[in-house]
Amino acid sequence: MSEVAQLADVSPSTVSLYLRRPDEVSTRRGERIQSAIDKLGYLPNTMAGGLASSRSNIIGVIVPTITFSFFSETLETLEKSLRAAGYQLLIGNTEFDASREEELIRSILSWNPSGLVLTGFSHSRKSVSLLTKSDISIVEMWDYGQEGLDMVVGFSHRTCGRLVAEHLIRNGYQNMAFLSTNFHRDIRANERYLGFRDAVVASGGSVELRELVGRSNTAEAGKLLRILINEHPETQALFCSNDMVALGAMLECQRQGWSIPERLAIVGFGNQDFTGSTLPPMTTVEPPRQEIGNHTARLLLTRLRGNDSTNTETRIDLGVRLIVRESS
Amino acid sequence: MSEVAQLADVSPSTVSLYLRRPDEVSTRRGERIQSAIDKLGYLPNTMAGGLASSRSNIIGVIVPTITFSFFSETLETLEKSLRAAGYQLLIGNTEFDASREEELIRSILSWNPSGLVLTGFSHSRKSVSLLTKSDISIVEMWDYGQEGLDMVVGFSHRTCGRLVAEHLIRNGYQNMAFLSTNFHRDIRANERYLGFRDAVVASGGSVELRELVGRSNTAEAGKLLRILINEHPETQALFCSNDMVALGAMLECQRQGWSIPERLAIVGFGNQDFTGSTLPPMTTVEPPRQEIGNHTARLLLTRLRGNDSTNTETRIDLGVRLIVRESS
DNA sequence: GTGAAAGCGCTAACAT
DNA sequence: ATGTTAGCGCTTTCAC
Repeated sequence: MSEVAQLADVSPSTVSLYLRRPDEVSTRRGERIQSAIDKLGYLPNTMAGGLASSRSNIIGVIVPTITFSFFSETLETLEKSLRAAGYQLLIGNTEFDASREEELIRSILSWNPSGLVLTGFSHSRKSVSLLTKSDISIVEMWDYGQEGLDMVVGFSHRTCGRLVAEHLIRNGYQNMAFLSTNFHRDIRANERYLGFRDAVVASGGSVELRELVGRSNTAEAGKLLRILINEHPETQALFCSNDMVALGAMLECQRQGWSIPERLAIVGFGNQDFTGSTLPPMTTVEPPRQEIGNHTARLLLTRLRGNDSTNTETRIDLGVRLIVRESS
Repeated sequence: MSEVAQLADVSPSTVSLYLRRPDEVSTRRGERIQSAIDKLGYLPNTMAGGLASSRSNIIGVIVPTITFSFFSETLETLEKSLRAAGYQLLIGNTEFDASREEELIRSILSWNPSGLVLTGFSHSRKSVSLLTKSDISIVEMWDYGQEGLDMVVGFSHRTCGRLVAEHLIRNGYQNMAFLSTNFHRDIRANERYLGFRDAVVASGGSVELRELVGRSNTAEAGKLLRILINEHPETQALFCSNDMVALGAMLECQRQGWSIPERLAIVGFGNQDFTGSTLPPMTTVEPPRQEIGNHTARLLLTRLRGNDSTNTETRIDLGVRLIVRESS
């Protein structure tokens, strides 16, 4: 920067000012500075800037995994909005391991971020104390219904499970099953199960639970379904923890010659691209993947800009949409 | 840090030393410092550290999108290895927009990163000049066959296309088609097409090209396939730019009653989880998603640790595996 | 093994 | 509108 200043024949602080608020520098010097920047190929040092201003343009985001299309789509919209506002995302993934979250929070906090986005409400005691002490803006996303640390953007997974149950009950199904990946670690899949089960049981029906443990979800979904139907031939409807599992189940039905939805109704979760093209088209739940990203960015930006007037809205329930097609 | 020093009754520089190389501090003081850190909940300021040492533990990664399972799996393995070595990833996505890459490079370079990972060989002139000037370690991944800026980890998409062509030719197919998403922007899908077409044409066959342009890949794959078969009923085999497109094509064949592979052979790309469960199981290409991440991390770490002895290996062709199942 | 001192590249008062 | 000055919170010589 001092090189730029020298070449443009101004003081370093004028260069700094020009970089941050160009219109507060006279046109003549502004042009000189700009041409010096271009000539030298100068790139400002973000760390030095962050240190000096004791703020950073960093926003941390912690998700269970970036390989699920749910989260990667949320991340992509989030990053788009925040980058446009000049922020840099620091992404960490826990791989559904609660103990890793604390480590990631620590690592992100050491960057002195302006904000932090977490997935869900479940955090270790230590994490919570780190966060409350650090006093930064926090959004917990992809869930809704608990008090939360600060701001919340998501939907209730229990309600989602209940919605699916009510739909199936309405269509006359009674004996149901829930097929899940990652059941013991994915709290939100768990919640969907609970909402589903409670509603089904309340209506006099039954719910069998099966968890996938292998590596290939689609293949194992088929295998587990075969076993399930063998043990519980009375099963009439199946709610899956995601669309890939549901696809596996549908393909298995085809192999077995079980008609959908007559022999077995199937409902997915995710409304992934392919669900409209399966045979038959799949009934599924659409979570607000992109909306979560957009609203999270909006809440964060509002807070960081310090518009206290709009600061009252801090909890957003985006709900889910049940996409009824022909598989149920 | 000075607070910690005060509480532990040592100098700040001893605390700093303890944090970086604990064994060079006496046990007694080390313990005092650690307890002071715990008591105060002290977190080091990474930016200050980076500024003072004029190095950073940052490694930038630029991918077209994080929503493709290809890239997100590579990212996940890459981040795992690099985080374990103490590095922080800064992820940017271009959304297949070449002009955004330059902006991202600029933004990442301003963090003074230790290394940078790019996807493919195609960069603007300005980007290249920024990179060569910055003199950091660079890995271009997910492609192979060009000289590259520094290190290269990937595979040849042209060879991949040729492999698929040879497999189909061997099985007696002559009239083929290539169905692609994002064809005009995804250089690597383009290369696969070229490798495929050249081999097919060289053997006396023909290749029709169709590009998906809508939002739903699976649905549009079906639609385009229907039109294609109507216009070119002689088509015997189809190579798709990814597994989702291939799934859409397979589902369309089912709807139309076209048997696979008798009426139409289908080959995907990606070897996604579900491809083993389709009806029939899908022939597809397995790109080395995770291996790319691992080797990229390895090369980068070797370079950053300055082991000049092992520094000779800078170009790795990981190849692809053709997974022959029953759809071809 | 430990501490004092200088400085990393900026920003933020403040004075002009 | 511009320049001077004093840090931001660390790391890194270099003495001791």
